[in-house]
Amino acid sequence: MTINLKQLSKLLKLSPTTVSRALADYPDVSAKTRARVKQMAIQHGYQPNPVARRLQKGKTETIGIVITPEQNYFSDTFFIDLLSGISNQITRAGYELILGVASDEEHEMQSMRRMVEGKRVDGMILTLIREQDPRVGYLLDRDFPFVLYGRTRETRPYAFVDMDGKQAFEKACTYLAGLGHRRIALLNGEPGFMFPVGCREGYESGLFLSGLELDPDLIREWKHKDPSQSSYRWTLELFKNDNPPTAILFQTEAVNGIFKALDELDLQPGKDVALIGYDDLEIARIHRPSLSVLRPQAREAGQRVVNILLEVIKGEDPGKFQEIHQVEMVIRETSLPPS
Amino acid sequence: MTINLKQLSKLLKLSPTTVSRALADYPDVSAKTRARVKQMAIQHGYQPNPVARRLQKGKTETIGIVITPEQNYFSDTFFIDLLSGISNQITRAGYELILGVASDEEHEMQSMRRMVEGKRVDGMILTLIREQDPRVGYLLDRDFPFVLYGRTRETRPYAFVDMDGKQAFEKACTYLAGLGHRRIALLNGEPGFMFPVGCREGYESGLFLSGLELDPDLIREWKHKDPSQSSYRWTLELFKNDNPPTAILFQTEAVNGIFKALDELDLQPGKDVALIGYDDLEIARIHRPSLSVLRPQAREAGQRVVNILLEVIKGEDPGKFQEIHQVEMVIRETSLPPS
DNA sequence: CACTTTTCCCAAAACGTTTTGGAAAAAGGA
DNA sequence: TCCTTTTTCCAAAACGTTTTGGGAAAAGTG
Repeated sequence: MTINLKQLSKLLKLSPTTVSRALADYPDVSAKTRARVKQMAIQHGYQPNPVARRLQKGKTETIGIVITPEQNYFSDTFFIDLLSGISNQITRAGYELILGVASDEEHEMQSMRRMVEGKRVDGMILTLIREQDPRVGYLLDRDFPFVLYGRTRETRPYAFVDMDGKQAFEKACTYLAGLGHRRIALLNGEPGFMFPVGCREGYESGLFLSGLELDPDLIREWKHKDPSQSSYRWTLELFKNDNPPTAILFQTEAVNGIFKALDELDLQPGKDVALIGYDDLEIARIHRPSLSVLRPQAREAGQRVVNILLEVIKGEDPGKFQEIHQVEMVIRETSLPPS
Repeated sequence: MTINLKQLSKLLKLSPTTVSRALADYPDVSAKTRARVKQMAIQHGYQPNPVARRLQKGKTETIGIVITPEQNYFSDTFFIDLLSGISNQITRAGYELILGVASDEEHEMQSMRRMVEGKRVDGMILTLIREQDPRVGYLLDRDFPFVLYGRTRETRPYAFVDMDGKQAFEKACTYLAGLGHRRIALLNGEPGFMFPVGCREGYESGLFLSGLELDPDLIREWKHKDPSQSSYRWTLELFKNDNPPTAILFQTEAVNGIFKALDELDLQPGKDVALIGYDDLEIARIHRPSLSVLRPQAREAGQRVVNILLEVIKGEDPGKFQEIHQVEMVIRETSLPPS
């Protein structure tokens, strides 16, 4: 069951060296013995002990990620798709994914340091990036391989995969304007994080391209810790406006609060107020009317993050890997012209 | 930064042996040198290379878990609490948690086999257990350490931590009966999995204790792949009954569909139909009226799972560790007497 | 003082790989 | 045939720990 290299080589009457090299397809072992070795290896279910290999190679063949459930980000199916893409690609490369779960920013850093300074990983994947993110500086300072899912404000070059939130919100905004909407609100993510920045840029650019004025009263921000509650309150607030919005752009995460507020205001989603959410969560598809959304391809992004990280670990220049992925718009039932 | 044992021992003018033993608090090193060693170790930020340690110790100091997002289980904040408890306890023990993400049952098994047969972990944690679960047989057959969160139909002894779903549903059922409800429905989880079994037992026992008849028409099962949609349909179905229920017991995961169906039927949750859900998700607290729930202590359970697994890895008899945790009932606004 | 016990330390082996640096055997070239 | 090149294999070292099995010095005992 748990045969090792020495035993296998004894069985084959070969040296461990040759067996190792045969399995690794080195050219200095004859085709015949290579075949014989491989056959025997399969027959006995030999798999090199990863721990021994790691010690010799000086690599952990492991990459780390830290999640912070408190941020209410983890329960997002979007994140799970991302994680799924990450995990599969890591497995394909023969690597391992180790997971840290941190309750807050401090523990997040602590968990990461344990991985990095404890030589437990070859590289880190960072998500839910803040505008000023100490993790990025930390990793850059010690020249440790990492890839961001997202971006941050940092002048030194680093590798990232990001969604084009700007372009997405611009698209959604011009689409709504094209339908005739003139009062388009933005219920944006929490300041401090990076992703709402792009959303806002796209929103503003969309307004501009459509010849609409920016009205600060139509912009509000919900809280990560409590998306439903805060979006509920802010939606009510938006409609206290003398000249209320006829459409709202937002992150789908906040949809429950919006629906609830609209319900209380006796406004029908889609009919009285057009809605486009960012992220295609289950609720978006299930709800009647179904929610029009901007749909990031999270799985693909996850796979790219891993492939890039593996390159960076190999020694490639991180600055070469800066990808911004397009976001698809899915028109469903909540994006009609104003009534 | 990345000093190793040999370098540290050279600095101290001691042998690596002594340094290693000093750091591990062996009694055969004098208090004075021990202190000196520790001080120097801290000063230079020495941490033993975990890979080398693992090779020597013959242990990976790693435990594995495989999640299947398709089961729509992962997005549950309950599961995240569980994972959080697991992760923290693992870290405390100096172990690592490696994560597999599998798209279906087959990949789930495949991912686990990679960890076990590839000698990548010392033990496995299993969740979302099925009545007949091939994973359990597999691990028992090769005597590999594991702990279930949940239970399965298996006669050989194994370690598990489970929630007392039976007692919870019994409690909820008798509570509702005590309020005067006579027609209590059960919208249960998907057959094949183990947790709905306990829920049903508790439901039946609760009815019996309250002197109520079991009516098969009041029992329905939603699907994992699509909790909202299926629970929506089954709720509508329940109320086509000549003698419809005045209360529903269910897993909170299915709440969206239920709320939607009740809304369509012009029934007010809490007022016209009493509701008690199993699991305290965000939506349960946020919703108005807020949802009465049965609340499993997922974090604590996760910690216990890890502690037990560490014992089993040490060689303790798994049969000794079979824990059933009580579930708390939280009465909020949806559990009133029938109107 | 001579002997035993205790205290404190260490050299060497081991964990299971991969890599380095040959070396023997076979093949090719004159 | 003899020399060179190619092919095929391997012994030994290395990765960084921990454990094994002492051994020397110090302390206790009579």
